Amino acid sequence: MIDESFQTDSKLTWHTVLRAHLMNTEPDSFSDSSASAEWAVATVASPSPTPAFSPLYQQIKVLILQSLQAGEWKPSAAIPSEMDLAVRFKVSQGTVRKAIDELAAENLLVRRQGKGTFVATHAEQQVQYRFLRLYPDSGDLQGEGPAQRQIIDCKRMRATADIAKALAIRQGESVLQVRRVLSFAGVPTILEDLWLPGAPFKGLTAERLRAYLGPMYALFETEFGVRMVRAEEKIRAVLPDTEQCALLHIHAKTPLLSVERIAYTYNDTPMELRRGLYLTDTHFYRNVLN
Amino acid sequence: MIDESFQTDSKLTWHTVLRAHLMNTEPDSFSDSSASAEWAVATVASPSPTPAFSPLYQQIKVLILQSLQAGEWKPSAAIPSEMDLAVRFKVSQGTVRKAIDELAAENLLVRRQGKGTFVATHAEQQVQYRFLRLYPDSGDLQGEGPAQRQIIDCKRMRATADIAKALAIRQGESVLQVRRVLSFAGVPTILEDLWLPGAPFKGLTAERLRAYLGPMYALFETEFGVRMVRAEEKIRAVLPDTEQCALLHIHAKTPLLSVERIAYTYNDTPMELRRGLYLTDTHFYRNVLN
DNA sequence: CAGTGGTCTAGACCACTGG
DNA sequence: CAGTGGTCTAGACCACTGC
Repeated sequence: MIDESFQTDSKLTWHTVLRAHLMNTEPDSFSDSSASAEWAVATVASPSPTPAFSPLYQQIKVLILQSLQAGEWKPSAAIPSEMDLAVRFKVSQGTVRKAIDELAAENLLVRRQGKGTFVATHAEQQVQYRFLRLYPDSGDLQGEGPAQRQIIDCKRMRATADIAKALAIRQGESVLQVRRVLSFAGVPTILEDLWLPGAPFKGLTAERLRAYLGPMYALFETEFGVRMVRAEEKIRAVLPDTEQCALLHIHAKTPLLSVERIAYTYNDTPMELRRGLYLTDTHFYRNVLN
Repeated sequence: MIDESFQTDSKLTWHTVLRAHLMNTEPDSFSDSSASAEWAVATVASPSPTPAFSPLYQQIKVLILQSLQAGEWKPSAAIPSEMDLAVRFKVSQGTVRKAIDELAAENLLVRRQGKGTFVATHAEQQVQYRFLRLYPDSGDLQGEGPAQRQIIDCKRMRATADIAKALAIRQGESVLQVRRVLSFAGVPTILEDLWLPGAPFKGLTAERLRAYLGPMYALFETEFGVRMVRAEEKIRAVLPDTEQCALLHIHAKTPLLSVERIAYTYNDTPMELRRGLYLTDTHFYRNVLN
């Protein structure tokens, strides 16, 4: 009997958000029979085909993620201490710790011993461009200095089929297109077009892009509340067309790296499609494989 | 006094391989004064400028790494259970666990719940080529079928300056050069040259390469005891020369991805330099950014 | 069923930061 | 010095595998 009640409670772990597990908990925390009844209803109401046991720390992780997404803690600000969160979620510090560990591994949070845990941000970062994998042959990132940015264009348009697919929106919906050139030591090196869904980026203009110092993703964060969290790139070798030749000051026989990036916010929601052309005669794209 | 002895012992943590920390340990484990004297000598003998406190689980990690490197546990074999290792290293299971966690995150070990922890291998892996980031446009990895491999050449030569530098050997030392072509669905897609240090790969011939089914890195593992653990790639866009055109069945205006890879074994020792040319009209190089 | 990895807790102490 | 994250332990129980 007792064993069976254990079973029942245990199975509820992944239904009720928290505290439906037993472990070293006193039995009296389950003395409220009405609560038990409620859970039973919930269980019947959602007959998951695959129970898919989810450990407590994963549930905590989701809760923290929701707070991040809801803007409860702003980028670069500190989140509550592990102890505070443990009290808030009614779990042990170790469980909160494991949840935060994973979020830190995904670069959503940054831990600083003795100081606290902070919301990661594209601004105030040591590396100017977190997602840019292009490095100078010299290897001297500093000696090259910061990139010169030139906004060529910023206009509203309707999503073509491929853009709509990449951004998970409907074809014909309004999107923003930006074209710019990045130069290193005065040499035009990157030409990129990027497309943003119109709604979240309402009010973005070439002027605001030009006025903003720092990475574009930092502007997205501070001005539009959109945090890019992850990205995927497809890379090819291509030859430029005449317009691209003019913008990059190269001739038509110069092979270029074509880098198509889709950047995602929370919940794997795509929020940017970027198509870049990289000149690789003095730079290279670097990747590490584990 | 007591406080000071604590200090002393604590500082030794990173000198003595294990058990120099206190925590919940009984004081009697330090009753052997001769051992203490030995430690003191060790401390004087190696006056590290930066003490660089190293936690226990990092030391365990190094020990496990050494066992892997020494071949105590072969690829695809199970290592001892967490409890066994905890007893062996005289630490708690949790500490062993954290060490293994990191090694698993680095793809050196593979955990399988209910079965054990296993030494990672390039053979018997779901993905044929662990370090290859080229995918077909169709996205259908299976539909494409396995790659056809054609060994063009396998010869001994002397390391040029750049090859020597990449392999961390001296210029003029003996290296093995292999050239091969990979085809997908009958279409030549990858042309690669690779250079291996002569000593560890003594006896490698074109015949053995041709005879071996499965990834080349798996052959390196089973036949030469060299396990590639990590790699770095530098990617550029280039145009082929006439010889490359012939081997890949393309014309001279076809831009190609130039992928230079250095693969490392344990201890960040480079063991392979590979220069590949990828045809990207029906395939793309994929990268994920976090 | 025993053995393995996986989760969770509670409590102690260490290392680091800043007032 | 208090507060934060980081390490370590001991012990309990859960989920999964295979005999």
